[in-house]
Amino acid sequence: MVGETRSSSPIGSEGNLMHAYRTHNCSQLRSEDVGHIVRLAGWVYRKRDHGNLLFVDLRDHYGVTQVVVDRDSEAFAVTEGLKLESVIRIEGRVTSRGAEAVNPHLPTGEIEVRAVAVELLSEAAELPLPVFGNTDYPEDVRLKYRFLDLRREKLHANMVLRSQVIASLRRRMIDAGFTEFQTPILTASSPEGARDFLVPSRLHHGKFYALPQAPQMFKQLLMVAGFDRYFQIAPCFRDEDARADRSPGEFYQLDFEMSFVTQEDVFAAIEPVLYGVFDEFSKGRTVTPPPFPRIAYKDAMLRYGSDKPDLRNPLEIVDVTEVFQGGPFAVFAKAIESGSVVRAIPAPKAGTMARSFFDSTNQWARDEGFAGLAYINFKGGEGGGIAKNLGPERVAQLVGKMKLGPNDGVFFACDKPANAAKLAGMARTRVAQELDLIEKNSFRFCWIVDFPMYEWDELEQRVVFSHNPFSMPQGEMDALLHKDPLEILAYQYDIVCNGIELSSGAIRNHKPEIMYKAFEIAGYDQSVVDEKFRGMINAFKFGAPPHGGSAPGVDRIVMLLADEPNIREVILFPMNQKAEDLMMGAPSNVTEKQLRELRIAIVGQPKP
RNA sequence: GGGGUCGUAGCUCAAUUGGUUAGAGCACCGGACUGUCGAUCCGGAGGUUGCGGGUUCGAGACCCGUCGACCUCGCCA
Repeated sequence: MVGETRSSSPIGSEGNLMHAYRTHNCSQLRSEDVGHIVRLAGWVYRKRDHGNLLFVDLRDHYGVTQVVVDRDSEAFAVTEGLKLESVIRIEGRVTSRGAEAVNPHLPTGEIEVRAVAVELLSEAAELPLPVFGNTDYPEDVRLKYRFLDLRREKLHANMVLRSQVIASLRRRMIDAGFTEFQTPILTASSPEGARDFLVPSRLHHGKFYALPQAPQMFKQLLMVAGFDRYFQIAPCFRDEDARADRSPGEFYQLDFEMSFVTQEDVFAAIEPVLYGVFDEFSKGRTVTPPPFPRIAYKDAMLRYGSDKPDLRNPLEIVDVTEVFQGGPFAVFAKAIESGSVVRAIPAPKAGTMARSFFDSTNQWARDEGFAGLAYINFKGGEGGGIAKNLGPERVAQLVGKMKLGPNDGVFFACDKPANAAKLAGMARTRVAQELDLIEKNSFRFCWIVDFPMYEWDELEQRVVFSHNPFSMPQGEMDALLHKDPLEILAYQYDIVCNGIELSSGAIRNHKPEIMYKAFEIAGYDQSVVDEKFRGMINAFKFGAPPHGGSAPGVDRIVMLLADEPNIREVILFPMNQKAEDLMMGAPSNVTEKQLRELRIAIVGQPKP
């Protein structure tokens, strides 16, 4: 078990005892080594005490080797007193295990080392967190003793996987002609997007640096500087609240940008990289081969009720507004008159399931804050639920439109378009989970394309950028001048895998006059653009190539490959949900002297 | 900031649903055992049931408050 996921040894196998701590690592010895005197070092993983015979499972990064000490050995006394997770060095002879004593679960299971000397290098206190076994432990204990947690098999393997994935991404990007550059960490705050992490300036009273939310403007400047294809495993910082798939504070992206490209060129460049790295670490899971399906944002919202659809889920939502429009089912017919739509979620072969399945799904929708989910359950072609209210003609129309089988079920979400899509999307996921329809052991990629450039902000009652303000609007200046802003699409795209948004990207707006116009529509005048995006807008006045790129999230890629539901499982030293590092004690107070130098005063009474 | 779940030994969990002295496994300490690999067997120590208040003859359980963790909404161009 241990050792299989870990890389092989860097240590020579000559068996000489020149090295102070070890001649071999703990995953290295085999039957061929029987008879050699060896030296090993590592942690006491398990100890089995038979009174006159002791077994120690000695563990290091590479694996586990069984060490045996019997009563006659001078090493017996010290070994007997060893505590778990203490660090020891042992010296002894490699011996063959008897046929009945071979451990087939261990790469080193055919041998063991009979210790003649055991030295305690570092004693371990009683553990707050057992290293052996696969039990789950509370997050706060795990984070506080992260170094112990990282010794554990699963987490240790995850971090090795992470390193291998990053190495693979780097190699594939370089092979594809990209050049890696480092962009600044201390930079300027930007008005759009997430909340910035600010860093006070000592030399400039009252001014602040910001940590980059992404190297967005720098990578575009690299294109203006003529580097053609850039990438970076880029640290990004956003002061937003955490989620299971969103680390608070900081995360990494495979940030890349390309010159003289269309949207399709960007897709063609990154698809083989993502396919390649997912295939490399798939462990038998299937991966969507390039080209990945392209789905327009509008279609995604209609068919999947989400702009990050999980294509492992075979269910598709159908708009059935016309089936209900002006019909006898008054609740829906009335709602449609005032602008609602009806979206139907099929539940294949669920018609014969207990009524509780339908009722509990309806109750779930209500608990989620929606009006509820109406349903029809077909049994041998006979419709229950709201079928009677709807009448046979319209039911037949529905069956035809959705190609429903004689024992299928179907749910209906009726609401204003945005809410109906959201509920239908959530119901699609829930129904597929309940019916166990979600494909296993696969990575299903797609592109979501044609995002709207702008959207209407109800709260502020104005047009705002819906995603990235630096995207090129489809139709360029002509569209900005002549179309309804809410109808304008952008050359903007997301990569989605198994319902997880891996990245967003865009063909950028590289023309100053279009940039000014685009910002004007969102309510920023030229001076704001000049001030806030000075570096970039200025550069665009001196010959900017058409360019575009994207930035897949590295943590999320590793999460998918490691099959971990929580992003902290693939990060070495993550912060907790409140953005605290429990091990290092961050954030922390600073000295008065530090604050004085920065001319910063703490206002109000901070919590102790 | 809102909502949800949870909080019992160092760790994982239990406590017949309000009833005697809060139990078990792992870890720890002591003892037995020469072939285990989650070793086994015997014994020991370990608890302000997160904290504060309330209801009750009686609270780990019920109520109120509070603290903390996680999940989630808002937020994340």
